[in-house]
Amino acid sequence: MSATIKDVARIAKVSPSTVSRVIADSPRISKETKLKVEQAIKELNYHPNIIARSLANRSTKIIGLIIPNTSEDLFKNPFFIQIMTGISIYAQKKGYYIMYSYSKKENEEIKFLKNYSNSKLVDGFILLTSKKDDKCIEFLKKNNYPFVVVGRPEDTNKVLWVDNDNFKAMYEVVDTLIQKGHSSIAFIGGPKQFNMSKDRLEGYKKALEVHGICIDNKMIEQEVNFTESCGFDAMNRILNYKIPSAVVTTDDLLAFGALKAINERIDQKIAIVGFNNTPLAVYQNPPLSSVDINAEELGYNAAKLLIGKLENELLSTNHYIVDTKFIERESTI
Amino acid sequence: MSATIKDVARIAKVSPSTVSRVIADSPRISKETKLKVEQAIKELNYHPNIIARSLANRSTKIIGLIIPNTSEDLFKNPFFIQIMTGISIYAQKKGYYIMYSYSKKENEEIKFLKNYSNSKLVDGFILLTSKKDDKCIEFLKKNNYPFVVVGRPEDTNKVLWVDNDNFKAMYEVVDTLIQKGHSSIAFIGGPKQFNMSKDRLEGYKKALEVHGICIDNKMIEQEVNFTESCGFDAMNRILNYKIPSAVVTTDDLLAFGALKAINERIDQKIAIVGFNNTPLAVYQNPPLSSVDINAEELGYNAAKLLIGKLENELLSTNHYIVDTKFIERESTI
DNA sequence: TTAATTTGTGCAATCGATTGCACAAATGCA
DNA sequence: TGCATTTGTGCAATCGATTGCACAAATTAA
Repeated sequence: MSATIKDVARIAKVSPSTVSRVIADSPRISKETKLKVEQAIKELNYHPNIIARSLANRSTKIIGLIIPNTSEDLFKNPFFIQIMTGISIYAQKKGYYIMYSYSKKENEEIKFLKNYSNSKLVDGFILLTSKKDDKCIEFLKKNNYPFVVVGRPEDTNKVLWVDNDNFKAMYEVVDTLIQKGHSSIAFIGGPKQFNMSKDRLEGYKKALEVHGICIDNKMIEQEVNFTESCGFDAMNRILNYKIPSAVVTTDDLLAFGALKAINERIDQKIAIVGFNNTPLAVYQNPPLSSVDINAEELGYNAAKLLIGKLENELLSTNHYIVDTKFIERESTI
Repeated sequence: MSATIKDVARIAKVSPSTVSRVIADSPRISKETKLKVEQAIKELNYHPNIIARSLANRSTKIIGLIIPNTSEDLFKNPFFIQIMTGISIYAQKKGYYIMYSYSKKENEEIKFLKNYSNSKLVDGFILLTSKKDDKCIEFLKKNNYPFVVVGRPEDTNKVLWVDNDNFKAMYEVVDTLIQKGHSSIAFIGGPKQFNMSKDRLEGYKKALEVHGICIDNKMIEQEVNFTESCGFDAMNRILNYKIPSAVVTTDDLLAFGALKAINERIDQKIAIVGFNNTPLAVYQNPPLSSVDINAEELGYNAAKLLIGKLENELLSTNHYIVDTKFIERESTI
C-alpha cells in the first residue's frame, strides 16, 4: 500500500494536521517543520489521496462534459474533440479533471447529468451544445448547479456561455460574396433548434438586405440535418428551382454534399462556402472556403468561465465571444 | 444540502449500516426494513455520495484515458473519438466513469498517468496508442497498475491489449489488388514506432511474396508522418522513380495526399487504398477505398478487458482482435 | 423444554484527508 | 520583569459512506 498522511506524520514526527498544512502551504508552519515534512514526503513518495481530500473539501475538482448524442457529425466534425482539447488544456492549468460520457440513445444526457450531480461526483458541467428547451439546462438551473454552455442558450440571463458571433460571421461571408459580384446566393442551414442556425441565417438575410438584394425564400433551405446526403438533397432542390451563382452553408458537411450535387449536375462554376473549417475542407474539389470557428478556444474559454465560477471569482462577464475567420479557398475564387 | 445516509437512517428509524446494506441489496435485510428504507430514500431523494463510497471502497470506478499528443491527426481522424465512444458505452453499462486528459506538449502523458495513479484517482487506464518503448507502459507495469493498450504492444506478455489484425488486413487488400491484375504496387506507411505500421508493411510484403512478385524497396515509403502533405511528398518520390499501377497506404490522410499528387501529375488511373475508412474517404475524387478498422469496437473491447480485470474476473484472454473490413470504392475499380 | 442455529440489525472502526479551536512557547512592548 | 500578543503545533471532529463483529430475537432440532 502507498503512504498516507499518517505515515508522513510519523516519519516527520509531527501530526497529520501539520503535514496537511505543509502541503497547503499554510503560512503558520515554521521553516524547519516544513523542511522535515517535505523530506518525509519525498522519502515515502507520498501523494495525497484525491478522493479523501475531495470528501473533506466537498469538492472534487472534476468537470463533467455532456456530449450530445444528436450530433450526427460527431465523428465527421472535429469540432467536439477540438473543444475537448481546449477544455482539457485550461483544466490542467488549474488542476481540474475532466469526465465525459457519451450515449447513442436519445436524451440520455440528462441521465448522466443527474447521476453525476446527485452523487456529487463533479463540481460543474460544460454542455457541448445547447438546444432549444434544453432539459439539461433546465435541470441545472433548477438545482443551482454550476455549468457553462457552448453555444448561446435561449435565455442568456444568469447562464454562462461561450459562442462565436454567428450572425457576424455569416454576414461577412455573404458580404464578401456580394462584393465579388454575386447577387443570387442560396443558403443551406441546419435545424433551427440551434441558435447558431438561426443566427447564421439572420446574418445571411441582413447582408442581402443591406445590399438591397431581395430575399428569395426558395433559395433558402433550412432545417437540414448536418449530413452530406442532406446537403446533397437540399442543393438539388435549389437547383431544381434555379441556379444560383453562390451557395453558403452552415456546415462543411452540408457544403460537401452540395458540392457533389453541383459537380454532378452543373457545368458552370458556383461559388460555395462551408462552415467550421474542417481539416478536409482543403481537400475538396475545388478546395472549400470555410469559416474557422476556433473550437479549441471555445472550449478553453468555457473551462475558464466554469472554473472561475467554481472558485468564486468575481466574473466580469457571463460569456465569451470567440473570433471567427473566413478562410477563402478556390471554391470562392 | 442534500440528504446523507444518516438522514435516511433517521427517517427510516434504522442505522446507517442498514441503509447501506439495503442499497447494496444485502440478503440479510428483512423485507419490511428494506421497504421502510426504500421509502425514506425516495422521500429524501437520496443518492449515495460517490466520493465517500470510493473512499470506503478504495476504488473509484473511474477509468483514465491517455490520449497521445503525438498523433497529429487527432483532429482529422475520427479514430480517437470513436474509440472514446466505444469505451464510454461499455463503461456506462458497468457503472464506470471516464476521465481523459490531453496535452499538446510532448511526453506529458506520463505526468497525467503518475498524477492519476499516485493520487488514487482512477482504478485503471486505457492507453489509446502504444509506441515502441512506451514510458507509460513501463511505469504502469512497474507499479502493477491495471491497464489496457489499444494497439499491440511490444511485449504482449502479461499486458492486456486490443487491436486489429493489421497484417491480415493489409494482406487482403494487396491480395485483392493482385487478383485484379495489379503487379506494380507501391506502399506508403507510417512511423515504425507503431507496431501497426510494421504489421501492415509485413502484410503487404507477404502478399507480394505469395504471388511471386518481387519486393522493390524503392516502391516502399516508410516512416511517413500521418499528414496529407507527407503523403503527397511520399507519393511524389515514388512517381519520380516509377509509375505504379496501385498504391496502398496505412492511413486515409496519407492516401488523400497521395491522391492529390497523382491527380496533379498523372493522367492515367492509379488504384489507391487508404486505411481507417474515415468518413470523408467517400468524398474524395475518386471515392477512396479504405479499410474499416471498427474503432468503436476496439474501444468497447478495451473497456471490457479493463473492467474485467478490475473486477477480478478470470480473463479468458489477454487481448481482443477486432475484425477489419476492406471497403471498395471507385478508387480501386 | 432446552440447546443450537439462523436471521436481522446496530456498534464502532475505517477509508485518508481538512480545519476550528485550544494551548504552550516564543516574542514584543512597556 | 511582567503581561499581552504572536507563532507554531496538535487534538479531535468531520466529510459520507462500508463492513467485521457482536448480539438479541426468532427459528429449528433434539
